[in-house]
Amino acid sequence: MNTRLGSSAFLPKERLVRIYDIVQKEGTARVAELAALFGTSAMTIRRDLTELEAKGLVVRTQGGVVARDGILRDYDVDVRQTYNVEEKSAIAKEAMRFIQPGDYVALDASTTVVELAKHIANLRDVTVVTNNFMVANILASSPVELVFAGGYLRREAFSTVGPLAEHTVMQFAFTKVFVSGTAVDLDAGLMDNSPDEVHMKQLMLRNSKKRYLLADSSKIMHRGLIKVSPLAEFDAVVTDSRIDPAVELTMRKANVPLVVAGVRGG
Amino acid sequence: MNTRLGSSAFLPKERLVRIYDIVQKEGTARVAELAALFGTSAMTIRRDLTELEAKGLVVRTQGGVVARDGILRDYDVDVRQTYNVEEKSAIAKEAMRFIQPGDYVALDASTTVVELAKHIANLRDVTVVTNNFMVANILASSPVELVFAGGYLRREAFSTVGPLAEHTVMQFAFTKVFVSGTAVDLDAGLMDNSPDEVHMKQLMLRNSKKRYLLADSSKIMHRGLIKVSPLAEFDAVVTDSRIDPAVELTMRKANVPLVVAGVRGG
DNA sequence: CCGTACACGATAATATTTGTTCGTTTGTGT
DNA sequence: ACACAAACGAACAAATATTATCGTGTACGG
Repeated sequence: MNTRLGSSAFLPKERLVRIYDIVQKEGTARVAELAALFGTSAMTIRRDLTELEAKGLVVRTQGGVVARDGILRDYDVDVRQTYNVEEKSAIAKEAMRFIQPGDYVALDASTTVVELAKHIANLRDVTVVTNNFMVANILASSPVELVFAGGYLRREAFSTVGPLAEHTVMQFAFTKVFVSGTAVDLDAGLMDNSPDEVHMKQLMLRNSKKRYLLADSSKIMHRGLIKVSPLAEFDAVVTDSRIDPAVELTMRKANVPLVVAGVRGG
Repeated sequence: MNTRLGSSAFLPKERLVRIYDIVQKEGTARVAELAALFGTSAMTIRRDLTELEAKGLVVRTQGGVVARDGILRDYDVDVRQTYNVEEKSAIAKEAMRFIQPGDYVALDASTTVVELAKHIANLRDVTVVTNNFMVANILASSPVELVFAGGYLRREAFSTVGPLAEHTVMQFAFTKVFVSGTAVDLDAGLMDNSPDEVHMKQLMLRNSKKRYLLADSSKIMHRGLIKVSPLAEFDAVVTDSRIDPAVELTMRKANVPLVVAGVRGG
């Protein structure tokens, strides 16, 4: 074997920086691949990766590294988030077809749009404005241009509300907005229980060209405390296939632009 | 002092400029290659590189240098995060005595204030305003009233900047502000490398009754790119016990309100 | 002409980086 | 649950880089 000790084609720090680059870009990197790329032994790469991990830049795994996940620690899993995850995921997947490159997207403080954010994280050339900390967390480690609407922290939903958050939202002319809420009723429309959140949602809706409602079937035909917006205002209402067929028919007859997403991703 | 405009073919430090150009263009440069290129010994090149590094133009590594721009700058920021943790923790502990119930506290986007936030999380009846995502994360699960200054996400420091963030900060009359930066110099004061962050820090300082600088000893007597604020503006400058005694004396003579925190939990 | 200052080169001691070996840990398939 | 293979990390050895120190030559001012 050719044992070139002490010198290699790359400077030590140069290698570190380039590995970091690769991980940032690709999401992951393998020890064997990096060793081949830089023409070093696997041991050298391992030492590099250990160093990068010590600095908190990457997360070590068996065989390689992955990019460090979002900037925020894992939130206490919200109760709502554990319910109907499959449905919300299907809805998010379906809703992705409404997003195109160049869009300015507003995302509200609902748990459903968190699922949507996971998909948006893979896009490029999209700007997202949100008051949702969990969405910000997901998109912080993505190529998406992100604007966070600051304001008072509302711990119930890990979101920011109040005049400052509203001021931020009012600066933008969105092309698309995705909102959810606690209940959807044919007469009352979208409803929610937090006055602050309602105001934010309304501002987002008012400033957007296209409006999309994401509502899993468990919310439909229930009532909440405060009206957000009538269903007629939305360009699409995305729900899941567990929706009661009778309810679905009623809504279609009322000209609600319903889109039903299959729970089994399709 | 060096007034030798003699008749030699090159100015005394022509080499330095040429080396810097190469590094800027190539990203890296090796000692051996440079020695061959200029027809000098490796020793001479090393002296040149040491000089360039002292000026903050390049980063030295075994075998050569790498450029200081782009990737490496972010890399350095992240490196700082894990270095001097003990010092930063001691500084944060010491700084806690400046915070009283009822305070409106501004925290900037430095890593040092993250340590401070960990302590603040145990307080009640304190309002915190910050553009630092990591601070927001820590305080989200605390009884502290939290306002997050929204705006464009700056991924290098996990912070928000820009007009929106600035607008938020300007709404408040803080009682205390805690900031840090990349370097602290007796003449130039606090310095940083990001224009956006500098602006945020300055707004926070301007809108606060009391101002505190948190700077671990590794930052003192170094220089950065942009001036944030002279040291005379601060009500206290908290550093750690690893500060050079001579430097400490110099600063005290210059009437800098220095507070030295013991690294071993005081 | 001489002494000082300065840049440069040379050498030896020291530090850093890297590859290899080998026992241990981790992940995976049966 | 078990065995097997891949990956890992500690320890050592080898190659190179760096630092400290000294000596040389040249330019400059008196």
